[in-house]
Amino acid sequence: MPDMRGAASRRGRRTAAPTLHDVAREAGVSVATASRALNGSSTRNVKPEYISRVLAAAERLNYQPHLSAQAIALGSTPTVALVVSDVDDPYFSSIAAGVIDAAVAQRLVPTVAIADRSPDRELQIVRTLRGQRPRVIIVAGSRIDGSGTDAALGEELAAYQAAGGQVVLVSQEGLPFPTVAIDNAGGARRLAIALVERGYRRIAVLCAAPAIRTSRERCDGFLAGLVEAGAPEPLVLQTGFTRAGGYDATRDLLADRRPDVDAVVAVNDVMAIGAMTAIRDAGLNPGRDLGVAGFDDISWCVDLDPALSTVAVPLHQVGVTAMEVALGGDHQPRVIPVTTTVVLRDSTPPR
Amino acid sequence: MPDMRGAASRRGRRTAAPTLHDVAREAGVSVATASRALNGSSTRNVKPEYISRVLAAAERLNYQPHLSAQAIALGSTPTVALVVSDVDDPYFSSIAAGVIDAAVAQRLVPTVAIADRSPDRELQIVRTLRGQRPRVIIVAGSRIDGSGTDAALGEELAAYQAAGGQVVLVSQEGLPFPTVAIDNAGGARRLAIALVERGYRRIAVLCAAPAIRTSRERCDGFLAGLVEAGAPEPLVLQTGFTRAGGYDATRDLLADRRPDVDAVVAVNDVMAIGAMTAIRDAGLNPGRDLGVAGFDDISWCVDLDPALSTVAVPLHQVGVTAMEVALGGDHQPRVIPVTTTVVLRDSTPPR
DNA sequence: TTGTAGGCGTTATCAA
DNA sequence: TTGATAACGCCTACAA
Repeated sequence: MPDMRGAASRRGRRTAAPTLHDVAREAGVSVATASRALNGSSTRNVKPEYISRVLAAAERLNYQPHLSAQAIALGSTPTVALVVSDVDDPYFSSIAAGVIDAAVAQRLVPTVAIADRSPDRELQIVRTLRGQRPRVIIVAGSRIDGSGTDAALGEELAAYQAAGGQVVLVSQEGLPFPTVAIDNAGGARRLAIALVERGYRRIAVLCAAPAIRTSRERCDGFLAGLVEAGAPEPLVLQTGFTRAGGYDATRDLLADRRPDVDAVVAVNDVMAIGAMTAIRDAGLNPGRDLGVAGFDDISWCVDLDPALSTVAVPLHQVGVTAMEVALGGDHQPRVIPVTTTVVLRDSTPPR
Repeated sequence: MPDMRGAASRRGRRTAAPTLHDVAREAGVSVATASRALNGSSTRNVKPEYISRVLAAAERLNYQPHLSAQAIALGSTPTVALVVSDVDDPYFSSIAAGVIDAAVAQRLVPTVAIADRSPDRELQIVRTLRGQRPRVIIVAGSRIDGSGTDAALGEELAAYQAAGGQVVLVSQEGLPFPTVAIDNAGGARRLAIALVERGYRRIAVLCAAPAIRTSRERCDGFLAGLVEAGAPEPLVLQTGFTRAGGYDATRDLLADRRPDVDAVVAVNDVMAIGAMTAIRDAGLNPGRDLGVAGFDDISWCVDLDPALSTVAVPLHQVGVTAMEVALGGDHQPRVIPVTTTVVLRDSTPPR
């Protein structure tokens, strides 16, 4: 009785992808031999002629091993799951690019999920992600305190880790996992000092809700730097963590025609970009009339006019580092610091 | 003899994720019943009490079904594979965001691969992607003519499609698959006419290598529009399809101090942004001294000073459309057109 | 060196 | 309605 297994014979026509059975039959060997011939591991114990026969058969059939089947046989998927808040934001897309590059370099398949800046969504994503049994889960959302999902998220990640997965967090200390921590506070502090040195005194700080960790750290760091530099208390404005937030807050600020502000500092670059546009829309000149600074050093900073002063964060490198930490295999909760650098450009000329 | 199956009992300790067996045992039912209770499909034929018992057990064990196992049992993965050239480019990240949003809305798992603007890499990616057995493969790279990989890519995709997969291409007509085609030529043509109407005559066009389809279409369309509007032949400069390309070409152009140019038009926005910066670095004033226009209408356009004139492409929508086409299930090669709109801003004031 | 057979976690079929 | 059990495609002891 002929072997009726394999995709080609099984179903009616040329449908369904060829399986290892098909390749084996085509090559005239057993599945075991075919398997050995294909995945280099124990290749050396296979007769060379068979190897080439199997390879030729695979080539002829255009065979590709079924990753899910391999995953289930081997017990894990060569997959890296990345959770970001928003791919369309340069902050996250740069980190994502770093993670993806590093993952691909390790022959891992990167998967991207977007939490849309919602902790609930993030939790839900991590939950379903566990079903994929990825080797690594990297969460690069913006941790939000007091959202009530933190404990649940921690539990979910702990369960995943207990099952052998690797968890790495980006910039959201507080959960007991390896965390790539961007030096937000330090960078902001140094920026404050640098601005005071350039003569700025009456500063408006644009930050997001204090529950957003990244924003709070940057804001607090900046205030501390101001104190340290002996500058007067700044005006702190709370708004959205987006370009629109920066625009709106600045527009409102300028509508008041407050004369007592000589610079607007935002907790990230996209907010600062919004602020610059608002300043222009108010008939003022960013840089000349009002200093502007941001945080992140996204690539557009140098293309703005004036070029945006900011605190450089090696975003791509952060992504790469996260992957390296994940692949390091150490589950111990710890903080991997990433340093930041003040970059003063024309948006904050000496005053 | 007790049932020794299930992850918890199988391996030594609390390692390994709980399996359906564990849940079934915990709930005191068979795997079959547990399976039925968990995936709503034939839920109605399961005794309500069992359903709740299974659900409770799953909850208690923090169970997540193994997607690969489901994939292999069901014969397909709830996965969408997206191939882009570069996530860190707003053009692609916006399309990616659209695809991802639409995929998630259909409870599909999006996967992103980056071809890094290399046709070879793109081919290799599609090859390995087939191993994932995704339901859909969307290729949104920049098709490059004459790269020699086109035929191979077509074959690979055809094999995938023959095995039941759905292929959708974005903006790279020529391969026999459903293609979401951005109206590059038309938009560029209308932009040319609009610029001539505003008084521009001596235009420098910044385009990429003609092999890059998108660039060529936009360039050709623009030239056609110029002819149609009766404008003199433009100066066509070939450079990289990136911000750096736009910067370099414009810097070189201006180094020649060519007086006979009143506008620089680039085949995409990031190149135009580079051009604006180069114009400034040359001591000139973009908009006032030299008109500048791009293509795509990425979100930063309005934050530049002057705001960048461009041709709007509904990038996010392109991604969503690609997913819709894929889910439509029609394998017939065809073109799904996406219209583009000229948006004139301050970078091209009437002259 | 090769092949046989059992297992991976799930779903679906078929009796009971 | 429920429970064995056979797939699904692959890998890997173990035996030949």
